[in-house]
Amino acid sequence: MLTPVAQASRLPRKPGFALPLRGTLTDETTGLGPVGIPTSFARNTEIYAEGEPAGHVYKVVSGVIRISKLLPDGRRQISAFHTAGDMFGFEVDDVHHASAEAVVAVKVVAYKWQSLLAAGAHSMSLVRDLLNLTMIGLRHTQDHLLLLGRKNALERVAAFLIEMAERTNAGPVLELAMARHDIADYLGLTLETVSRMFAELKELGAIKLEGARRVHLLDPERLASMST
Amino acid sequence: MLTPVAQASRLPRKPGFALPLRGTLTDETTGLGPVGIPTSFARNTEIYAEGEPAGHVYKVVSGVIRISKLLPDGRRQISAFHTAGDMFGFEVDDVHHASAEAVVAVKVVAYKWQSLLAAGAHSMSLVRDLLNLTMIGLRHTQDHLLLLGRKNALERVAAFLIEMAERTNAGPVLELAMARHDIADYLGLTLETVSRMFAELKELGAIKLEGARRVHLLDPERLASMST
DNA sequence: CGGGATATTGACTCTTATCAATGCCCGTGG
DNA sequence: CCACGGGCATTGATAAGAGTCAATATCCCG
Repeated sequence: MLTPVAQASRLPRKPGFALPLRGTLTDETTGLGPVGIPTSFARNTEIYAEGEPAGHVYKVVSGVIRISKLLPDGRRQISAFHTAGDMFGFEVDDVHHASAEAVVAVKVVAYKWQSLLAAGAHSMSLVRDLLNLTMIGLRHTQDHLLLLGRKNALERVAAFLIEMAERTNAGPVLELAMARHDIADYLGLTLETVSRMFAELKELGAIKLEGARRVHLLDPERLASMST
Repeated sequence: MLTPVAQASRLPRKPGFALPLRGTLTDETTGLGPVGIPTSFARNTEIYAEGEPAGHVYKVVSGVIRISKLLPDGRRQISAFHTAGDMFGFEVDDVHHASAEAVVAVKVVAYKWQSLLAAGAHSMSLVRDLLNLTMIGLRHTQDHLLLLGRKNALERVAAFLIEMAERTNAGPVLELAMARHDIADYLGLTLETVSRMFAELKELGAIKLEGARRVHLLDPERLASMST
């Protein structure tokens, strides 16, 4: 597990913190001053596990992480992927109720939750930021409920591609950081079905694949309309 | 839609506000003084709709409400049911991204969001409460993701009964406020499948039905274990 | 260049959805 | 108080979508 924060060291100022309310917690707004050395995690390693005591929240500096929950028999549901600027690890009580793992090599900065709250005592805006971040997470999760509860396989995969494209608001070429298995566990499908839906989208001329991970969105409009 | 708050009138002090962090916002903690006359809504009427401007949050005084989202073709996903003491209607921006409707006749109290935040400026604990309520909602929603993404029909229905039993922490007899259709839209199933799973749980000796709405939980332990 | 992990594709199964018929409450009015 | 009617719920037969199992194929990565 991640060792607590503390050291003096400035995390490198990154561009791309401008997305609405993502990454609001800068060194300045926390009032915490230096927040700690970014910690690195290798691909597929655990940042924290379900059931573990929770004392920190984290901000992704680089890479991609996944938040997931397991059933006793191993069935897994990924509730979110987080990328640079995103914060994760918020918990009501002192226990993590989901686990966080690195999808690819990542760097994250840890904030002591108690310190944030203490800092919040002097800074209304900090607590407001935490509230906003949590509400954004809630909205995303509720949208995902609709996907899992009511959308078919093709719609789910189309929605996934749109979501990933939006978050890396780059051009029409999308680099997927995660394997089919992770996509499947995010969308509540099997990896075979995900693969078939990619094939179908290709058939339909909505996407083009260049290897398994590079996806050209040939017709984002149509893709969006398919994600109903 | 609901008309804004304001009037002098004390809402009746109800017992049962003791559940951890449900209904933390009392007249006292808000510092708002009298918060308004509870507003009534008849069964199946709308409290607010998806897309509508959001300016209030609500606390259920009595009855049950459902939060839902619709796809253009009418498919519906219910993300939560709320009962006495629960708060709902939190939004990041100024638009409701889901709708709220009365499942049975309900009374709710509306709080102006801006007033809460203004009051929060003097009361750290109020904002903390809002944060906690939101995090609790987030946790519930993530648990529900696991259900929708990875559990089979029988597990979903068993989990539903357990959830409902826990929240009305009464004895072994459960009064369901909602119709099969609502249960189905909460669990991501059809009403027929829900009905069949009730039948199967009956077969298995886990429950007994007395009419469609009254459920005896004959073996809550087993039911819980079936909800994996 | 080789090999292991990852992905695709195929054949078949199984769960749940769909369509349809019947049954059961419960409230209303005669 | 009883009968009727309409919404709900149950049950059945069948279909469809996604899962499972299995056999390649492809892609990285060393």
